[in-house]
Amino acid sequence: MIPPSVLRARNAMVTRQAILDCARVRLREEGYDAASLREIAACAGVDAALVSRYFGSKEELLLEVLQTGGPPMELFSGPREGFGERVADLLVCAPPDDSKLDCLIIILRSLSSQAAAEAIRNSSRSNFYAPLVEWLGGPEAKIKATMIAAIMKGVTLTRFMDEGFGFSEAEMALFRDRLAETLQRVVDG
Amino acid sequence: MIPPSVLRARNAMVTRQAILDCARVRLREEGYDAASLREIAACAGVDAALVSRYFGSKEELLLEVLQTGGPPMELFSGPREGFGERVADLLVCAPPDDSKLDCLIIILRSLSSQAAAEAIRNSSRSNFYAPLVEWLGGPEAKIKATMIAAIMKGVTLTRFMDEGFGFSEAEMALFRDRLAETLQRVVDG
DNA sequence: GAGCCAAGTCAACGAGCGATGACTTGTATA
DNA sequence: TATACAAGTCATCGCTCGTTGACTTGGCTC
Repeated sequence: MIPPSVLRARNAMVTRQAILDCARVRLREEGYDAASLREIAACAGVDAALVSRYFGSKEELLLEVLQTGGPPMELFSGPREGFGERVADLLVCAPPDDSKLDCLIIILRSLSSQAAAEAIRNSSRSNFYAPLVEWLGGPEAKIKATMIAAIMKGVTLTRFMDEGFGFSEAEMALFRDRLAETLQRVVDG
Repeated sequence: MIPPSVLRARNAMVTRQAILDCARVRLREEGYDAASLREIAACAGVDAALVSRYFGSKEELLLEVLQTGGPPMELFSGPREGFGERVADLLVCAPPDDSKLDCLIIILRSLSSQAAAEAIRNSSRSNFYAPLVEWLGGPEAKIKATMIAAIMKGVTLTRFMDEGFGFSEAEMALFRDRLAETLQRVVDG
């Protein structure tokens, strides 16, 4: 698109970060298979060969995006009361490009990719499931964590794959409240 | 793989159905983008060109699979009591290749495909959301249907993308019960 | 048994993909 | 200012995909 020299000096670190940022956006919007290296490179204003050079392979690029673009960990560290509210608010009301959602959306949009399957599974496990189990604690932690993660995935999937819920503002608020209640009930047992 | 003449006479209707069956399996296992026409054709014992010939295009093949392979409609027609139990039992305990899950799994595995996006959205809407809204009725039908559909998708996604829940038999039963309660509470408001 | 027409195959197309290695360009240092 | 080396580009490889049109094959009819 635009020659990189116009936008930035020849600085490997800066360019690398630009590629990483573009990769996160493209992966979030299109998923692993559909987001091509050429497209990511064009978005960052470099040649596709440079992406392979810096990150080794497309899969390693994905891994780095998933590692650096952290998930909403703070959700799983606060007090138990208000958990449902916090999560529901993020999933339903946060702006679509909120970086806290990046990791989750990339995972959902890349589900069908065989090439990325292992990376996606690992990220899902280490970024969501494991911290959630630890935060919950108790005998039914695994069951509760699975339920909460499933609901979070399902709601996010509905929001971003169907391009919004198709709700009025009032319905949106009501849905958020119902979701908050449902999640909180799972947490509280 | 195997020349079709060995398996069946030259019968267009039979061959067509064989392709349709194989397409359903491959689409369920791999999603729209990853399931190639060559692979589907090989599974049915014919040449890939025949698939294009019979169905026009890959997308039309998907449409026919989604239309003929019905979703678990009966879930949305029974009495309200026991709804949670019925759904939870299907999603958690049904064998992985239960045809009642085909449509849902194909949708989930094809989410990231741009080519199939519209077909997937339409199928999701007409096969799940719309009948669910109608079955629920009442003022909060849309909110409830969205919540239930989201939970169903999330649980199915967790089960089939992560290759099972990773539960013991006891945990599985407990998870099914908790899921049934959660769903029933949404239905009952 | 001959011939016709549908059923099915085969070869090839154009496009897009990730990756590679040789090449060019800019910049910091001497 | 000359030069060395990193930063970035370019051409190209091999592969797979969906689709197309010309071809071959087999079964039913007369």
